[in-house]
Amino acid sequence: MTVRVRFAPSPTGTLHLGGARTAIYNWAFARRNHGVFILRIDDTDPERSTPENTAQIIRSLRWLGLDWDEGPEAGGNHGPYFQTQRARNYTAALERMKATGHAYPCFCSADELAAKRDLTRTTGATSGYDRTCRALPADEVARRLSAGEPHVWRLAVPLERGPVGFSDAVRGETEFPIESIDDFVLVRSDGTPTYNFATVVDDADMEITHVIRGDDHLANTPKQILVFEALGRKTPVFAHLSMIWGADGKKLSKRHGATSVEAYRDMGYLPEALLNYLALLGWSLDGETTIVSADVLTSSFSLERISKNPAIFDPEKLEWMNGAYLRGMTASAFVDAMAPWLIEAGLTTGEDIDARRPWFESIVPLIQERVRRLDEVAEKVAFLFADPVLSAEATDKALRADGASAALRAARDVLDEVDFDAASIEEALRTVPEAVGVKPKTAFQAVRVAVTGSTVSPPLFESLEVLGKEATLRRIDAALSQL
RNA sequence: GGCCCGUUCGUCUAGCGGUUUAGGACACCGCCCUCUCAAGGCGGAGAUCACGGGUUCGAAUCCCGUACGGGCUACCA
Repeated sequence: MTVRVRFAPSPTGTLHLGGARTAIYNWAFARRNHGVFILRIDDTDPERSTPENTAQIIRSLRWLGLDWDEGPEAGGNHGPYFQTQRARNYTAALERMKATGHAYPCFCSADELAAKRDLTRTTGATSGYDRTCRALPADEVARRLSAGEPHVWRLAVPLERGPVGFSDAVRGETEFPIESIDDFVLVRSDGTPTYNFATVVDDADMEITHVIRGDDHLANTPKQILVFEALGRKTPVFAHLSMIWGADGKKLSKRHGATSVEAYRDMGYLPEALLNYLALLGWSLDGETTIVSADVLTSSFSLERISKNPAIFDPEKLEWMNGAYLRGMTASAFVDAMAPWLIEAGLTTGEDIDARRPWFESIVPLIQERVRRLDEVAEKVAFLFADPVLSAEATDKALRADGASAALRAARDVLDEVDFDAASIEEALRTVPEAVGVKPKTAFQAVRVAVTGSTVSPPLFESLEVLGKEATLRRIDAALSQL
């Protein structure tokens, strides 16, 4: 049997971290089992669903490196892949359930229902709706229906069935008393399906074999199993993922900082790193390995190694991981990754990068080990693009130190004479401290500040090589003239 | 209120009855490397496995209860 899984976001907002992790697990599970990964848009909430959100979700998924075999932009023979376009499937399913007595019309008003709810809650009863309309005589039902009286369609929970149990792939055996399951609404008075109905109809029609989704649906599962059964369809395997929390142990939300995938992209995170981090937030390869590539994930992912407890999102570990991925990139890939950030900062243009590609690749070793996010790059390499303005602090600290100006003058003289490669530059500058009688640090920091404008910079000798002799001497002269 | 789920270092986790003085990673501390900052190497501190009962020769691992946290209980998803 071919594994068929789906990620079914409702386009009521951006793709957030929790949704992304669910998508990743579904995708990895499908790939690992040579199955089919389906993207379905659950847009049954007309109030909050928008095409913009759908587009944004798709963009985020693609950015993360996920691909789907069926769904928007991919096609497939189980479509359409938007719930709002599958109305006839829900109608057909409801007809089937009416015919078999698994669904019945309910004419209760919203006020009546609210009153009943309050009552059942105070009496400690377990089921929500009291099933008043389920007991209506057939002729009365027929009369009110033909009179056009507003009504919803409810599931007739088979009380005689006994407890609804299932073996969750993550949580194990789980069982719900049949009395605790409500005769919930399948189809609203306006004819549209509710989530618990539409999802089952679609999962059945799309022949979904494994439903991997958020923990918030665990209690919905017995309801959905009842619908699968009423429809005469095989129930899929369920796997419920626990939530992702913020540092305070509360559901991740804006209060904890960025929650959308695109926000992380915009903060300079690599998709590979976010994918890796999210994958490990609730799943482990072996308990030892922390760097897990997409390839490893899609060849090793298993439901058994998903953890049951909620995970707290740790931005610091994500940042560390992003740095690890950044360090692992080739110079060429790094240039591609940082290009938008350099352009955005106004340091260069796309044309310039294309024209001087080797030079741009030569600056990569200067910064690759020093950044954890792409948004840190521009500030670190800015000195390569424009002469720095020396801050008062840096000047006082490095240029006005004892012996600094003499060292700087000496450095200028030796640099003028040398071939401008890092090794030669180092050899030349290493003679300065002794010649002038200062500590190496004093001499090097003076040059660093004169050339980069800061007491903190990439390695000095390599930086000078990349900068070039002309700019280096010009900056040293400028600094000397200020002393 | 009812039903259901969860609980191992600050955080993510390994562990699936004895191999455990509970392992790894992030963060933290120290040392080394060193032209600054990083990166890297080495070492350290950090978990009475929520608590209380059982079962067993033996429990973080199995069972029950309690506490705490969470989910569902909508004509939201």
